Amino acid sequence: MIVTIDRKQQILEAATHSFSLFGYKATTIDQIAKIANVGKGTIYTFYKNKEQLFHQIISLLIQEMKAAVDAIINDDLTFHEKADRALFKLLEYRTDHQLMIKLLQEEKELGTPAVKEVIQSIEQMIIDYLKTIIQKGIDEGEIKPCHTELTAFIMLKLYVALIFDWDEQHKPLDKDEISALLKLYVLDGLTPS
Amino acid sequence: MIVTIDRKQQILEAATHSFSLFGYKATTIDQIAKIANVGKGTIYTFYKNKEQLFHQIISLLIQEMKAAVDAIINDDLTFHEKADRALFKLLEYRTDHQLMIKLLQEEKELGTPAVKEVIQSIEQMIIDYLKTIIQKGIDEGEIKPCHTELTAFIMLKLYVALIFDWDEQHKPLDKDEISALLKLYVLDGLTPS
DNA sequence: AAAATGACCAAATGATCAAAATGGTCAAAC
DNA sequence: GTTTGACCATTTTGATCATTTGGTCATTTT
Repeated sequence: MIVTIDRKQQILEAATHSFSLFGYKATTIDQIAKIANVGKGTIYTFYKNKEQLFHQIISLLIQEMKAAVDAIINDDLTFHEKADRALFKLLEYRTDHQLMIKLLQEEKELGTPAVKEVIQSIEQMIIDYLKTIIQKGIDEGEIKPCHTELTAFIMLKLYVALIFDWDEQHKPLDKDEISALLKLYVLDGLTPS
Repeated sequence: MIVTIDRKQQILEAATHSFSLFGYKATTIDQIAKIANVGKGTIYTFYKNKEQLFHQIISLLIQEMKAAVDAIINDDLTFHEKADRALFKLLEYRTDHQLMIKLLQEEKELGTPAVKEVIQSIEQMIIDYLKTIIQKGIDEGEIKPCHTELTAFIMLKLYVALIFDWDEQHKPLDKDEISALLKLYVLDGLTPS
């Protein structure tokens, strides 16, 4: 029994390692089996196929991401602080997390369907997380009532644009500038008081 | 002389037609020459190469787009009305203008460098146009002083997200809803009054 | 003389298809 | 009951060859 759990863990680690290094498509089951020191057939006793194994890994990544945000947020913070911290931490994975980096690259360059799907599910997790923050903000009277999913969607797009797209043509913005821009555009608005 | 001008015009029309139908890469100079009823060499007496001809066509498109916005905007309108109308008209090209549609598709599917470049230049035109509207808004005291390029960039990203990305997972938003969202998020802000 | 042309060329692209690699299976080994 | 790797059908790769392409320029047309 101990051995079984260990084997599963070995496979998971080997697959994560290989996906991080070569991406989804370029990682072969043989490769994973070899790295995990396990027969190829063994992998199929734990996972129906390559895609299920992939989904399991992403599911763990999503859990980890949520936990990472939970660790730096609490309900004493203002709406603005919570939203800013959550977005920053979650988007940080795009620049710092090897697997995430590789998957984004693969989506752009190869368009692998399984990868597109998985990235979509990660984005949805981010939106769902933001939705809870937004709903609390509404309940506390910190922000106006609004369509939570739509607001979450816009905030995510805004941060992605500021962190990743703006840099393509301009000098990068730092954390504090981006945080201030969220406040300026989404919270306060451009209308003079 | 009349003949020369006519020839140039024929080439331009033939090329525009072919680019609109097949995209940049899949359009051949032979094809353009044939449609224009012109020898292949003739094209090269007017344009240095395929890319210059392409640039000329895009330059005309950009002129046309600016004129289209000029026609529906005047300085009596509020900042919000001007920004909304300009963004809508300019982004309408993405759904209604055959050449624009084909180029966006080619960029996504083939990533043709010349096409990327050209799309970038169209986006920059949009941002430049918005910048003038924003600057006027600041001068008139309609909106707070702000970084005009950055504000234009954000407004463009917001509209693109609302018009094109939101639909992928949700029921499309109509013109008025999008206009109201620009007001809510960027002008008024979410902070309760 | 000036403008227009299309045969021509080097380079890029596409088609072909045999060999290699891949995801997944399953009878045998443990 | 687990684990395994030889095995299979299918997909992917890459070497090779044929076609097409952007661009030139000597010749023809006006």
